[in-house]
Amino acid sequence: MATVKDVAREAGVSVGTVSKVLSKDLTVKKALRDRVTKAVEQLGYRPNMSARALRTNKLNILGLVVPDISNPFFAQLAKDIEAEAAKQSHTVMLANSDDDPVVELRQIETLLDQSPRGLIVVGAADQSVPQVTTGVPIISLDRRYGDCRLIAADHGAGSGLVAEHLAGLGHRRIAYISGPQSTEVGRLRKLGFCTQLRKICTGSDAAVLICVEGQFDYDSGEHIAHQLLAVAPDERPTAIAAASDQQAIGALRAARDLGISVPSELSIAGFDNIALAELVEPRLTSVSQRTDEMARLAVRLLLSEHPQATQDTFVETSLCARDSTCKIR
Amino acid sequence: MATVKDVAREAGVSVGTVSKVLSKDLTVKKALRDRVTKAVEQLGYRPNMSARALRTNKLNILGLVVPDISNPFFAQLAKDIEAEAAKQSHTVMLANSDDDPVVELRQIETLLDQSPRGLIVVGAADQSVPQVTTGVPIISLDRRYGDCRLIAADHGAGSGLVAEHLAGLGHRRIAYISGPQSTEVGRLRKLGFCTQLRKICTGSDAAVLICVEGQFDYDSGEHIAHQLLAVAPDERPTAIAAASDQQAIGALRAARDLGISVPSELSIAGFDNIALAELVEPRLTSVSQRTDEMARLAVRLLLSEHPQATQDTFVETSLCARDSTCKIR
DNA sequence: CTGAAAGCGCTTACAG
DNA sequence: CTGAAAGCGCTTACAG
Repeated sequence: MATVKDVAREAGVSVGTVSKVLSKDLTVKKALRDRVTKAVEQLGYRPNMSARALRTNKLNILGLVVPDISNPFFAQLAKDIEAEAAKQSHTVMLANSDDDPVVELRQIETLLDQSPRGLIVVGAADQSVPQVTTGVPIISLDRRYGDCRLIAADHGAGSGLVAEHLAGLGHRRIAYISGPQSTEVGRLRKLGFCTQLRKICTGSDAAVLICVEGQFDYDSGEHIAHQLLAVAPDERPTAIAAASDQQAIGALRAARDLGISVPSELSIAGFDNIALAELVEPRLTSVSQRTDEMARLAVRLLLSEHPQATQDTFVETSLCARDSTCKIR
Repeated sequence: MATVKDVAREAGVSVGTVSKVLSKDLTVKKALRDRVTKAVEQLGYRPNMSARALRTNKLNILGLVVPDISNPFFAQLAKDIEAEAAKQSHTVMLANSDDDPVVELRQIETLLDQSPRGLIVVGAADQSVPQVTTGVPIISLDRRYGDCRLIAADHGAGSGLVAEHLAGLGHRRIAYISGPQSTEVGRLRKLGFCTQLRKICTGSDAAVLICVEGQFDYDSGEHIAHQLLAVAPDERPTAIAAASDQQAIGALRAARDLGISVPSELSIAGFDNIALAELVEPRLTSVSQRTDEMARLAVRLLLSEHPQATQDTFVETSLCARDSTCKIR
C-alpha cells in the first residue's frame, strides 16, 4: 500500500504538504496541489485510517446497536442509517444486544473501542442500568438508552391516529394489545391510544376498552387475540388495535383459526407498517414510522457540533388505512 | 483515556512489559503480570485499537456487504455473522450494495480502508466485474462475488428436495417460478429442481413442467402465479414451486385472489424458510438454509490461516413440509 | 525475564 | 506558501 511518503516522493513535495492537500487545505498553491492529486491517483493511494485515527482520535465510523437485526423494523432502520451514513462518508458498525442490557453494555464498550464518531443505540427492552461514560456522543433511537437524547416516532400521536380511525368507523367495543409496559414505547403507544379514544368517545358514546399487555412479537399477538376472541360473539370486541404489526398479524391468524372474518366481523390494526403489512391477507391497517427521517436525523445529529444538546425529537407518524379495518355494521 | 504508559507507571514496569502482559505473553513473570493486570483494572484501561492497528495492520473487524439488509434472509445472515464474530471478539461493519455492482465496489473499498481482518460479501445480483485486489481475504456468502471462494447452501440439492416432495405427493403438472437466471442462485435452484423432477418422473410417469423466470421478490411471485393460474382448472398446474419464499407468498396471494384454495386445489412451496414462512396462511412448505452454520463457517474461515484456500463449500439444506403442500386428489 | 527504543502512517503546530 | 519534526499509542525485535 502506498503511503503519504510515497505520494510525497512521487510529487516531489513533503509529506506535510500531501496531508494538507488531502485535507483540502487551500493554502497549498494550485501547482503543488495538482502534482499531489496526480501522484495520489497514479499510486492509487488510500489513506491509512488507523494512522489518521491515532492522531485525530476520530474515525469515520458510526456504531449502531439494535436489539435484533432480524426484526424487520430494526433492519429497515439499519438500512436507512447505513445509507445516510454512507452519504456522509461514514461506515456503520453493527451490533445486536439481544434485548439483554448486559450484552448491550458489552457491545457498546466494544464499539467505543473502535473510536467511532458516535453511537446510535436502540435500547434493550429492559432498562439498561450501568451507563458508560465517554467522550463519544450517544443518542438513542426508537427506544431510549439510559438518559441519552432520544429520536423516536411520536408513538402517542400515532396510536391516537388508530384510536381516531377505529372510533370513526363506529367501533365502540375495542381491545388494545399493548407492548410490554416495562418499555417506554409500550407505555407511550398504549397511553396515546387510550387517551385519544376516551377523548373522542365521551359520555353516552363512551367506548368499552379492554387492554391486555403482551410482548411485541407474533406469538404474543396470536395468543392474546385467541383469548380475546374466544367468547360469545356479542361480547367480542369489534376491533383490535395492536402495539405492533407482528402482534396484529398474530391476531389475524387467531381470527382466521377461530373462523372470524376480518374485517367484516373484526377490524384489526397494527403499528410500524413493516413491509409485511402490505403482504398479509387482508392487507393490514397500520401506522407508518418515517424510518428514513429518523435515520437522517440521528446520523446528522451525531455528526453535528452538539449532538447531545437540546431535547428529544419526535418524528411524525401517519396512518395507512388498508383492508383489515372497516366500518362497523 | 488511560494508555499503556499510564498502566506502566502505575504498575512500575515498562510499556513493553504491559504490552506483553496484554497479549498474554507468558514469558512475563507472574508477579509482574499480576501487578499489570491490577493496574489495568484500576485505571479501566482499554487498548487504543487504532494504535494497535497501525502497528499490526489488523483490526478485529469483519466487513459484511449485503445487497439489502432489509431482506429478511440477509438480516438473519447478518445476525448470525455478528453473533459468531462477537464470539471471536470481532466487530462487524455493515454495508448495503443495493444490488448494484458499482455501489458494491465502492462499499468494499470503503470497508477495506478500515483494515478489517476479512470481508464477507453477498454478491450483487448482476455480475460485479471490476474486482479489487487486496491482501485482505474476501469470501462470498450465498451469492458469489467475483471469483472469491463461496460458502452457500446447496441450492441444487435443496430444490431437489422440493421436487421429490411434490412428486411424492403425486403432482405431475408442476410450475416452477425461478429466480433471475443472471444469478448463480437462480440457476442452481432451477437446475436442481428440474433435474431431480425428471429423474423421478420418468417414462410414462413423466411430469409436465413449466418454468417461468422472475425476480426473487413478492411482486414477481404474485404476478407470475396470476398468469400461471388464470387458465382452465384442468390445465392449471397442481403445484407451484418457487425459488424464494417471497415469490411463494406472492403466489399464495394470487391463489387467494383467484379463489383457488391452497393446498387442496394447489400446492405451493418456497425456498429459504424465512420467519414469515411459518406465519402466512397456510404455513408455507419451504427449504431451510442453515444460516447459522453458513455464518459460522464464513467467520471462522476468515479468521483462519488460509481463508481463500480450498474450494467452495455447500451447506446442507433441509425441507420443512408445512400446510401449503398436500397429496393430490 | 525485562526494558529501551524504533517505527507503524498520519496530522499539526511551528519555523522559515 | 512549504517543509521539518514531533508525537498520537501501540508492538516488537533487540540488548542486557
